Amino acid sequence: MAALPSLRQLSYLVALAERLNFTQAAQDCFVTQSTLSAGIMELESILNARLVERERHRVLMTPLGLAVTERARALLAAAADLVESTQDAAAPLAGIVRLGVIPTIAPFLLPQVLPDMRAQYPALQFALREDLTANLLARLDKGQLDLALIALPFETGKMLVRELFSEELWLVTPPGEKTPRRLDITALDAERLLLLEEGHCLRGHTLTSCGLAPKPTSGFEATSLYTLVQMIEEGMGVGLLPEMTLQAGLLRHSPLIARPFATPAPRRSIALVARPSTSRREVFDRLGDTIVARHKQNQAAKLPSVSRRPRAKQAR
Amino acid sequence: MAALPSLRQLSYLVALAERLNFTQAAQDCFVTQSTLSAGIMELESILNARLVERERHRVLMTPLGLAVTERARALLAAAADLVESTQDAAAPLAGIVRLGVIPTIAPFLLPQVLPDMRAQYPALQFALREDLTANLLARLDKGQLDLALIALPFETGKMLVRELFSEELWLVTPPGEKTPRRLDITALDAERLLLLEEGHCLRGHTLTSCGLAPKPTSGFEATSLYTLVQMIEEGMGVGLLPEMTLQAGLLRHSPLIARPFATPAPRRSIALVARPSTSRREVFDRLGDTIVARHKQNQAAKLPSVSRRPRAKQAR
DNA sequence: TAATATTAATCGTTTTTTTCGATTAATATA
DNA sequence: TATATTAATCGAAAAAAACGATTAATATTA
Repeated sequence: MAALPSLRQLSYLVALAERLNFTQAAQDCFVTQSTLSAGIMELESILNARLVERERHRVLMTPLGLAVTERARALLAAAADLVESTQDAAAPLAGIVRLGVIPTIAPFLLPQVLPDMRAQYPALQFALREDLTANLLARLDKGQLDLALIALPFETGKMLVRELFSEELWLVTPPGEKTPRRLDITALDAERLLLLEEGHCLRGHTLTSCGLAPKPTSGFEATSLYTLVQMIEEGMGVGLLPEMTLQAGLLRHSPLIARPFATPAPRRSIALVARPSTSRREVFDRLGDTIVARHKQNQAAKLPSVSRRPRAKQAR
Repeated sequence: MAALPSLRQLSYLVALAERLNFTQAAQDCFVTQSTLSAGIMELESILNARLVERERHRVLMTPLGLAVTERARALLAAAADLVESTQDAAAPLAGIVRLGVIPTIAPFLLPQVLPDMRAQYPALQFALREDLTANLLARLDKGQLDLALIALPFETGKMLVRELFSEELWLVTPPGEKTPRRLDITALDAERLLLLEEGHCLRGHTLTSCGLAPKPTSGFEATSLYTLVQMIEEGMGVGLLPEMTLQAGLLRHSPLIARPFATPAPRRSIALVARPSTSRREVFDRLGDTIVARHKQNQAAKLPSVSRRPRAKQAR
């Protein structure tokens, strides 16, 4: 294979074509005349072509030299543009971030958090993927995602994990349901407990909270929290819903009743995950900060003057 | 201004993106791992961006790294293409040659010579310019032409000149014109001599042949040999025409008579001119050879068995 | 669990490349 | 005729690139 010319040599040629004078072109390139002269000669040797006609007191570009100069200009411009646009895109809080979020978080947290992020870091764009935790972690590991927003506990291996906040799971029942004044998670009727289908971490969290072992598919499972709510409305049983879903209005148009459990209430943690070697460390930190800040605002807005346990009936 | 990355560094990145392994990528590039590693690091430093995520036993390209890799590939391909296409175009007998020809040669010689050249050097293309000698030489000097085909004598300065052949100027008269058996150039009636307008070298050659000094414009001059012929047909006088124009059939459909002069006959030389530093030296030589060869063929075809002076009446 | 293998970074040295500075030869200009 | 200008040349110096050995961390294997 023939050797490639260097960009430096090409820049020498461009300078020479502009000045038609080795000495002046060399000055433009901040090198000596002998350096530029040698560079042009090597370029001609690499291209195996005469690019300039040298007369003793004059330099002419050959037609081929002019053509090469044009292409050299284009190459140099492309290289410069590569540098510039890369530097722009490499700003720590700019460009596209591929964020994965589990289905029991995405619809309830993102509508709040993404506008916050957009306001703070307008150069940042999020490419979203909604999927089960295991799939998100696999994609994260393969480098197909930059960040993932999941619920703990979950085995995260060697990932970089930041636990952002934890939230309670509340009991959601049909309106007429008779429940004790003091709701105890351990006293829950496991038979009537409705679950998400397998793979959703909330299914596992719910089972663990009730002291139950992982269950195989029963065939009567919800594919999302929306269908879970509908199943409860149908009277098929009761369910546990994370606080954030209630705050986000999951029961807004529903007659269902949501009540917190007595301490110790079942909880799940919300965590942001990335590879330890991620190139998006700044976004990892900022997004975490933003989610935490939003969560605190939400907590503060939750009628701080009223002691809500165990009298609270429904979120907001 | 930010420094540009080198093509070498970009090729390292491309190799790394293909292998996702520094050691193997280095082998592909025929350098050691440490060299490639340093190259990638310097590239990242120049671009001020993380291009790869390094894990201890795995390498991942960042999204930006992939984007840069794509553009690096394009840049490298463009550079390689520049080399290749330049090498092709730089073949000594290929590409476009800008050839200038004076008007008293072009229509008579080129129809023969250009097909010859095309047959011998099909990769060669001629961009033709028909103009007066002085203009051609000026353009040649400025590098706007590669070669020029002119008639001597003419002051050519420091140009590279190859005299190809010389030819006689014949007397052209109306059919009834009474002329001596032995045509002597010195005996020509200067009053009746028709000329091309100023600037045409043939005007000067004609005047010199007749021992006349350069004349200012009379107002009754031909703008081309075609109009000169027409003026002679009109009975306005007589003219001197180069052999090649007669051989090319300038008088084919004309009743005019062309006769050679007695020795020493008036002549002009046909010459090929280029800058001494021309990048088209090979074409200069080949085109000269081809014109000479064609001229010899034409001479040989001129009824070699018949002694033609002074009995010859008209060319062919 | 320990031993081995793999991998990229690091660092000092060597090699190669680039650049410089001075000179030369040729030519234009004064 | 003398001076100035110009690009090539050449040896020396400087800079850059590449190497090779080592290290540290982490998989993989025994």
